Amino acid sequence: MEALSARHIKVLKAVVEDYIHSGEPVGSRTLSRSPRFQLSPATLRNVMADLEESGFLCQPHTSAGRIPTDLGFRFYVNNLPDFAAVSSEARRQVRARLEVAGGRLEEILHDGVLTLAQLTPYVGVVSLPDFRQMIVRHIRFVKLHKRRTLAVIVSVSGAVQNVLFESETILSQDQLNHFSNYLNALLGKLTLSGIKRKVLQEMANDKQGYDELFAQVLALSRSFFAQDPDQQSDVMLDGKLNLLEHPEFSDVERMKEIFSAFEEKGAILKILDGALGGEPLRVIIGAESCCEEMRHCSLVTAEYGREGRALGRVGVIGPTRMDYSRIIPLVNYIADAMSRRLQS
Amino acid sequence: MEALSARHIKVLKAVVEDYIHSGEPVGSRTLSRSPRFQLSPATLRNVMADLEESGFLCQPHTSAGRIPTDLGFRFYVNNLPDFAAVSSEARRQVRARLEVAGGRLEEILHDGVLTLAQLTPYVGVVSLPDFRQMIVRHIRFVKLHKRRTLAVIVSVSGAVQNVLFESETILSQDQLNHFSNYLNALLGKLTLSGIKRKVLQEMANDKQGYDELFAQVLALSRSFFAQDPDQQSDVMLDGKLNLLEHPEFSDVERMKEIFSAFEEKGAILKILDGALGGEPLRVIIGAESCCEEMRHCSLVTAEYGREGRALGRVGVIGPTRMDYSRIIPLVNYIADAMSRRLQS
DNA sequence: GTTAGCACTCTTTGTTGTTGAGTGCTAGCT
DNA sequence: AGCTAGCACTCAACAACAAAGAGTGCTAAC
Repeated sequence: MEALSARHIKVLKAVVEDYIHSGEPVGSRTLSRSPRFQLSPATLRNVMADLEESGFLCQPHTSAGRIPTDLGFRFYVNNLPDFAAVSSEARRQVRARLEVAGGRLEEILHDGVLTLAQLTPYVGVVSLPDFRQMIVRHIRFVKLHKRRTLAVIVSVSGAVQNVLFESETILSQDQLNHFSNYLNALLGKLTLSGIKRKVLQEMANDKQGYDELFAQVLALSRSFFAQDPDQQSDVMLDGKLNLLEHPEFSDVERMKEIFSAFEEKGAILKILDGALGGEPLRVIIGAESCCEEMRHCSLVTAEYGREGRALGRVGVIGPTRMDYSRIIPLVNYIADAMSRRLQS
Repeated sequence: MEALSARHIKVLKAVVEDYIHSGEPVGSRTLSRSPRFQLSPATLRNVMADLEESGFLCQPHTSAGRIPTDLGFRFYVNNLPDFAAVSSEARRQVRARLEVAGGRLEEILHDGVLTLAQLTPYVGVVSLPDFRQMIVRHIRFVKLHKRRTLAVIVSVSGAVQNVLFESETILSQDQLNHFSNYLNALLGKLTLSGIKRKVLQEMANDKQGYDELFAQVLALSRSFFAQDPDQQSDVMLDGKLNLLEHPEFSDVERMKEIFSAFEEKGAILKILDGALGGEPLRVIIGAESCCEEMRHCSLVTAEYGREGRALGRVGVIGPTRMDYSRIIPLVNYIADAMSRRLQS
């Protein structure tokens, strides 16, 4: 496989773009009709044969045109100089939905995927932050019944999480309030796991010198953390129906695959957050996701966060034949809007 | 349309059962081979022609066998004397999943739909109770930021709901605790709407004779209720993928319809809870749901509740060609198990 | 290096029988 | 009167086949 000449690149790009818009294998004839080539079909055929040998194109069968392979799309995306500007319609929708003040974290994320699902013919997806990695603003305890206790945890970004647990001893609501106050006073800029680590450390020290109150708070915290809020992170999807409009998914078997991947959210999450804190924008094409069921899909995702801390990723899932030049800027735009709103 | 003779009924039943198991239109020949008829195909044809005229059967096209209409299924279900016993496998699964103690409301409901989705080739569905109609055990207020306040409401059945609202004045967490205690002491067996009504009534009286505390609690409650937790009820679905296994949904168009109905949960909810407090068990066949997208689906649902109060409905959604004799007892069985677990 | 021409391949589409399941109707049997 | 055998008819499904069309690779000439 030798280096690609300028012409090879130009042809590859033309094939990819034509295929993205038509969905049909593109042949040398079609291509030569395009005004951007002054070449005959035969010449293009030679070039395309080279590109096929290098693994950028393939044929569904002899005597059909070429379609880009994952590698072909990858090359296209990596060398994509001309992103489409975010449309005014998109800006309008983002303004209406995302450039408003406040809202709980879940609402903001939901607005994000909803907007993506409406602006694109693909599935909007967002990973919820791992709650244990979020900075805690408050913890409050609510007595439910005997030792049954509810912890309400509020993060600085406005996420609220309830965790049910059993305390070691029966405590009154007043005591719980007392503990809450004490704990909240201690809270610096700590994440839930940070607090857990600290509490366990203190327990390990096992000094008898603690005042009574601190010891009790520690005991309560321990029962609380034993319960380990395993409601780890999660993903939100919206617009699954959009996919059904694409001819590549009119095959029921293929549909089943994708939808089973959607049902199994863990897999999506893994693909999404696999490299959280890595690149702000990420494009995963077809088999690159290493997820069997998603081998016909691409993901375009961007990081969103708060005060420079990445919280999760937001983006779209669609067929590998995706309009990357439009989607990439759009996903970026929406991730930015979400991050800005989280700041407020 | 005259009354059906015993033979007509017997034939209708046979057609329905055959169709439920084969999925193919059933012809007179097939039927006459069954040992339960000593009749020739010709005779059966006459009977079936009658049944078609009466609207219980229809033909996809001339020269095909007959399939039951919605009306045919309806007659079958209404006159179904022999329910299949709940299988031992089903009992085992229910024991493992539902006959355990406690759990939050959402968990219990989730376990219910999950079990249904696993035991049947259909979609498990449950309607979450309207929170406003649930009896409140606790209300606690948590100060978030300035006037931004979080109300944590716990129902007797263990559901927890967070409602964000803005208080009229800036209050300290201690004050909020105070108010919480006061309010909780007042709480009898009231639903959230009941409390709301009561609060508004008291406000209307507008006596100046209230002690300071009560007046403040009222003010807080008013801001809270102004926010009207419109997170009304909702539905949970599980096992959507199951539907894809049925030949009747291998048609992409049909699939799209159903899945768009699933996306639009409001519609499902309306069908489900349309007659809450009505029949404990309910079978809705095809077009009976009055939901265009669901005209090829049936729902079998049963009420679940706590201490005799209906909270919602649980059941399955599947093709009209559903194994009613097995599903009806199973749905009943699971609804019972859920209600029992909610008691604990 | 580029192109025209040509033979070839392979999908798609349409046509045309053929088969088989199932029907309705009629006449005859019990 | 009710049931059944027989018969002609309908229609979907299937397979075989032909024709069309798009596209290819290769070769020879420009």
